[in-house]
Amino acid sequence: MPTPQEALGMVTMDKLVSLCKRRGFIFPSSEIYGGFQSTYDYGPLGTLLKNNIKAQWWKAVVQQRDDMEPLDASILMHPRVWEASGHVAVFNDPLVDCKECKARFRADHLWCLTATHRDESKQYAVEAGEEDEALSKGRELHQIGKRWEVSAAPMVIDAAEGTPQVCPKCGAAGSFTEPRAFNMMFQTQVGPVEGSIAYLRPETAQGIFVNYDNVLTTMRRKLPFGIAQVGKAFRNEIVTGNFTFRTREFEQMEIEYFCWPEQSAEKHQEWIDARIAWYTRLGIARENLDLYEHPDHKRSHYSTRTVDILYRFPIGFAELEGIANRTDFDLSQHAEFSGKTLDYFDTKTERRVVPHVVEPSAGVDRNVLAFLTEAYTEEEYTDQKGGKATRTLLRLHPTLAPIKAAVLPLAGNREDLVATARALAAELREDFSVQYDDTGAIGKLYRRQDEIGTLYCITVDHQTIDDDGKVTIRDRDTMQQVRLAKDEVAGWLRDRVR
RNA sequence: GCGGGAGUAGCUCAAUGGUAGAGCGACAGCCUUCCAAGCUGACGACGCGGGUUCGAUUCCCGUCUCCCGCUCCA
Repeated sequence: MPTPQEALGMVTMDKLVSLCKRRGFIFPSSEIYGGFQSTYDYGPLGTLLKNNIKAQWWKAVVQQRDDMEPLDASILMHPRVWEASGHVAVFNDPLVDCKECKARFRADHLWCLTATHRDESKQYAVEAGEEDEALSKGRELHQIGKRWEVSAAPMVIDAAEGTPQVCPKCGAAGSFTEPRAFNMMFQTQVGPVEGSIAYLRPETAQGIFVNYDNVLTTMRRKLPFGIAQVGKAFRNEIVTGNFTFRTREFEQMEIEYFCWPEQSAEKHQEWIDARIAWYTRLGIARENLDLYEHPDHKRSHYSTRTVDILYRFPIGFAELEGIANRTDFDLSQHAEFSGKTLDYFDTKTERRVVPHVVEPSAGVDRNVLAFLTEAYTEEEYTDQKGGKATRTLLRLHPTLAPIKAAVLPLAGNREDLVATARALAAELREDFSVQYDDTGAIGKLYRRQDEIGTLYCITVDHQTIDDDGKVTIRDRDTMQQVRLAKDEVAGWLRDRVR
């Protein structure tokens, strides 16, 4: 059965994975050792694509704005950072499995409801994040009448005489495994001596918060202003998968935007709009983006509003970037845990606040996957022999395409064509990523470049040498050709790949 | 981690209890003047470990990896 994405003519994940492997974008990591779970390596073209995406991000969120600063903080940080941020607690969920129905629950999300009415009393089990939610969920699920008094208590899994242990899903009693702690943070040790632990950061954001004051003072900033950072983060996810969509090691492009408390809602919306505009400008169709407003009970403990930007991946709409209003939570926590003042004092108005923070947090690897998904195109055509054939191409935005131009001699056995083409390629390499290829007939070379998204194929023929000094430039998307003087190619390209 | 499915060449697949073929791709050579032409050549795989067997890619067990679901989120 085709997935909804296939029905829309979208590329399947299998085809993307295959192309990525075949053309040097993304390889399974440690492949010669049989691979390593959920890790991937970016190959030559994937590296270029990923770097181009990050470069466009830096340009849009830092270079082209007057209110942003870049930062590159270390992955290892003081362990107290993660106590302050809440990650030690939050990322330490105790999980239990129901042995009967195989469902898995967070142990702290299981509740026992007791409903009483006069002499009658009933007990129910529900799964919920908080007590209020448990109560309303329980009423709904078990249709407890209004006259019933209902109370909720956390289900105690390992106590022999605690609240009843009943699986909310299948109703089996006493079927839970012992709770096991899943610490989502990778631990490591600092120095060769055991005992001094540190964490691999589960988000780059905290590196920004702990440097907030440094940046503020050294860069002479005033509210509002933001700090941007790109870097690796690590989460010991229980479940990974869907190619590079969810991996334990991943890269983030994060912004923490510090502002006055009363302007945070407005800035939040501005960033949502700005980020959508960035994606669409780089070629993502607006209808392939969707917004998801986190309902109250799903939102992180620190956030007043969180909006996800979803992309229509081959697996369906899924999160590409999360934009949260984190309020003053992080700076307040760090002020408390570090004992340092992280207030902002405005000398003009003599007003003192802890700034509020808007956080647009995007996944680099998901960006790569999204842009590849969007770009992947198969065109049917009739070949020279009259048969059906498919042209596969990546319609990547000019700034993102890993290779901007390929220089091709029309025949690889003509030394003069080869020499001229090589010289032109060398000249263009000063400014662009360029490939030279003479290993096949021209049609084959075109197809090869199409599949990696090369913007232009520049062909040197006998006229170039014998006659007019012009080369043929062939467009990836339209296959249209124009002839242009050899010396004008660099300038012509420059106008088109900015 | 649990349940289900699957691992044969770079990719897509085939066959077989007697150690494996193809198409495409990639490589070398010849040829080739604009959209995957042709010819020649060389390279290239049974995920790993163990068991049964005279002999295992094939059967069994374990393990690893991948896919789907449970969970979480960039």
